[in-house]
Amino acid sequence: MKPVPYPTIQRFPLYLEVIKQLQLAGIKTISATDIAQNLGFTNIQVRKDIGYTGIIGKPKIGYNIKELEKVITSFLGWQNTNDAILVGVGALGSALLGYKGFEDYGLNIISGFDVNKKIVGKKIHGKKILHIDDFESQVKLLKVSIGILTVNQSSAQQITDLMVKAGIKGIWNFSSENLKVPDDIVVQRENLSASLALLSVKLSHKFKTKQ
Amino acid sequence: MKPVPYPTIQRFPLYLEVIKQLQLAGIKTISATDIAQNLGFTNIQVRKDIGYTGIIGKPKIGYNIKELEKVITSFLGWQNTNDAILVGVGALGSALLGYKGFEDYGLNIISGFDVNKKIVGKKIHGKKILHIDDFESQVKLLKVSIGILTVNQSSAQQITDLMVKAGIKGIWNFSSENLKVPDDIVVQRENLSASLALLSVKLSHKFKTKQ
DNA sequence: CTTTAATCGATAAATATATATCGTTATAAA
DNA sequence: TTTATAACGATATATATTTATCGATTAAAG
Ligand SMILES: NC(=O)c1ccc[n+]([C@@H]2O[C@H](COP(=O)([O-])OP(=O)(O)OC[C@H]3O[C@@H](n4cnc5c(N)ncnc54)[C@H](O)[C@@H]3O)[C@@H](O)[C@H]2O)c1
Ligand SMILES: NC(=O)c1ccc[n+]([C@@H]2O[C@H](COP(=O)([O-])OP(=O)(O)OC[C@H]3O[C@@H](n4cnc5c(N)ncnc54)[C@H](O)[C@@H]3O)[C@@H](O)[C@H]2O)c1
Repeated sequence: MKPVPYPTIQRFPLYLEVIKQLQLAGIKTISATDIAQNLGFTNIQVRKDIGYTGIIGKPKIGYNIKELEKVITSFLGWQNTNDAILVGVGALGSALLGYKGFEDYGLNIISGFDVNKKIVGKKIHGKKILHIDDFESQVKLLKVSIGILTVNQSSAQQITDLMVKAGIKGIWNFSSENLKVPDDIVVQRENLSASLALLSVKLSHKFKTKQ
Repeated sequence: MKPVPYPTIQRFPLYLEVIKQLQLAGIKTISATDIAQNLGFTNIQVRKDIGYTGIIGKPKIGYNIKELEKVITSFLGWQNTNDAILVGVGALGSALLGYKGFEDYGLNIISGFDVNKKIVGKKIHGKKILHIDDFESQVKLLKVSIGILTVNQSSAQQITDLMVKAGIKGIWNFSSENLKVPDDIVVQRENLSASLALLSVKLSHKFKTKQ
């Protein structure tokens, strides 16, 4: 099997969003053209992406929308709930802890960890905040494999090491630290600066060429 | 001039991060190899990226670190402060309002806007929260061109329309709505789901192949 | 029943991006 | 001073991704 391109994987959640929306409108079938028009992509690209899931569409009709939702969700591994823990319950960490939207992505944040005595022991959005000293035992006990990292940059590597030691396999890194991890650990950087860089450059380019 | 690839633009902030770190350590020159090793890239890629800035390096030495920082920052348009406003001062919006790190990216969030009477009129992290009814006049008055969108998905398109009407040229969209905008408006989606999709797939792939 | 048009899926071509090669240059060691 | 080497920058190759082409299929219109 040929590997699925990363850009394709990143577009899948966008397709799910369109699917969700059209399903609310009562629509039963959906074509690559429908999705493409909604998102501003080419239908060829969307059709090729969908092809990776193995679903069979009907000419003139498209795909069964329920089935398409299922195969994409399944491809992403979002059909089952994946447990995660979050470290660093500050401004950003609290927002993530309380975000309901993660349910759609099969992500369930069990609890948060911090050092700050003012919040340890409390609940935020119904999630218990525990002390970082209990992190390793809790993760091992609950067999959590995903860690969300929202501590200050200065603590990021240290907490990463702790996560690895506790058995975390995937780290979603919201800090700007370049984390060092063993080969078998996956780090996904949530890179606000990269996104802002694109916005900045596109904007300045527009201003230069337009006027 | 050939356009600079988007992937290159997205890597530039990572290079700045390494530069910042090495500068703290007192280092005066930096090679493409240094940066590459820090980030796990190839030195060829880093050298090519840097080439787009036009900076001249010295064989055996690399680049003057101060100069390299300057040309990358300048390329991104981050040498001057760009004013922005934020709409939707909820959990995520508050976190972004208070985030000091944006200073490094030349981004200055002037104020926040919301409809919630409980927060309108207050200050969050020193930033005034105004009512959305005053949005258009304020934006026109202050000539802000960047808008940060952190409202509920259901209000996202409506606020986008308002931003466009008020003269906003670039929208940083944190909602999962597929925004419709005129051609001359730049929308940058901050796509948590795309990032999570990659993490999910990489993880499941690791588990499948490793064990 | 035949024709038309939309869309699929497979294959091919084009474009974009990453990696490799190579001659040159500047430093530091011999 | 000569030699060895790290790194630059330009060019070439390889890989990845997107876009185009085309025959086949199906539903709907004529
Ligand atoms: N706030 C934002 O909008 C934003 C945007 C982009 C990136 N980030 C990054 O996200 C991270 C968090 O940002 P924030 O604004 O929420 O900061 P914050 O200071 O509000 O939160 C950091 C939290 O981490 C906790 N912490 C620190 N060291 C710890 C440790 N060793 N163990 C456990 N907990 C620890 C602190 O007690 C605090 O609660 C930072 O790395 C920041 O650069 C934040
Ligand atoms: N919280 C997260 O971690 C997170 C993660 C990813 C994406 N998002 C997205 O970011 C957005 C905000 O998320 P949140 O968790 O901060 O939600 P939230 O409910 O805490 O905040 C939304 C804010 O927008 C305000 N608002 C709503 N309609 C408005 C309008 N018409 N004009 C002005 N203000 C308005 C609300 O009063 C509220 O303060 C959502 O679209 C969400 O999907 C959030």
